[in-house]
Amino acid sequence: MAKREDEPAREVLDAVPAVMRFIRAQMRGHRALGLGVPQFRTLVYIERTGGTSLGGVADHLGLTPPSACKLVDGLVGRGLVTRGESAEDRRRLTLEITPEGARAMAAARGETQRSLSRILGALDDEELRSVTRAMTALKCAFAEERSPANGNHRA
Amino acid sequence: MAKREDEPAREVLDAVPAVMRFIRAQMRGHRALGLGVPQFRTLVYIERTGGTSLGGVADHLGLTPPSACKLVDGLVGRGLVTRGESAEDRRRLTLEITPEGARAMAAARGETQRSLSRILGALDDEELRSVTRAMTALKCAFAEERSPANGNHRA
DNA sequence: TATTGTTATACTCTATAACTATA
DNA sequence: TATAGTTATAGAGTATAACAATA
Repeated sequence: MAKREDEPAREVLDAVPAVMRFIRAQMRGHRALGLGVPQFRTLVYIERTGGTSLGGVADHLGLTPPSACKLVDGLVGRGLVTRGESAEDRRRLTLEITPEGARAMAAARGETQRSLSRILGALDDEELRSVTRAMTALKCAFAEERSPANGNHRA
Repeated sequence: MAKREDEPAREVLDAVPAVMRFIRAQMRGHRALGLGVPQFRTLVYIERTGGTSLGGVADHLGLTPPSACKLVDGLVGRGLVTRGESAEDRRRLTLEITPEGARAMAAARGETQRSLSRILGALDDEELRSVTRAMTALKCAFAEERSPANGNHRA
């Protein structure tokens, strides 16, 4: 029994990996400090929250604590993030972005967005509007999937 | 100078990694033989072309030959693909999907599409139409990026 | 000499299991 | 005992560089 959301699902599975591969290549390849996508997202999150913990990063990215730990390790090792102790609870980390981190993040975002823009320039106005609407809707749908405690819905 | 494609580009960079993370988790996590996304795409391509070479896989996925080689290695090791020599040109491989490979591929696709459908079920009809249109447009735009010889446009 | 694929090596990303330190 | 984070280990996925075999 085909549902109205089946065709969109098929299309998503077809298109998203291709777009992702492009984003990844841009992120890694584009000059200077090649940031991976998860590194980039971690920087964005740490900057936005200012002083988040390791657990915060893990939750936000949907990672296990060891994965988040290694990810942050890499960023600290490259001087893009500082890892400090919290005063009240000495188990807890206080992660902050450094000026170089902020610079690297902005550079990576700019480069990647410019590359995406270049490609999207081939689309007509109606297609561009569809892309914006679709991305907004997908962000909502998949954001709600991670926040409410679950991790993978009804496991 | 902001162009009409800049906002869509920003949204793509925001939404696509989140969706991709979900797809990846479904692919890997869902029962039996957990296929990774690139493994899945490789199976799809090998089945579709029937007897493609390593270079064909590398081009299609946008990978370097060593990466494609390792990817195929894994699939051969798990009995999902056979690697034979070509009769005319003995440097060239002839890759074929096995029955188990076809089964694994179909299972992974079904599971993942069902999971995606479940999430997309939360969207209204207008949003679903936008998703379908957007994915079709993105597929075209990013497919043309890889085929015409380049790999990364004006490098 | 050019093309096809492979091996060696290395790095990122991710997970599970076992551990430490603090609460 | 429970929580925050780390270390150890392992495997997928990717790249570059150096190589082998074939054309």
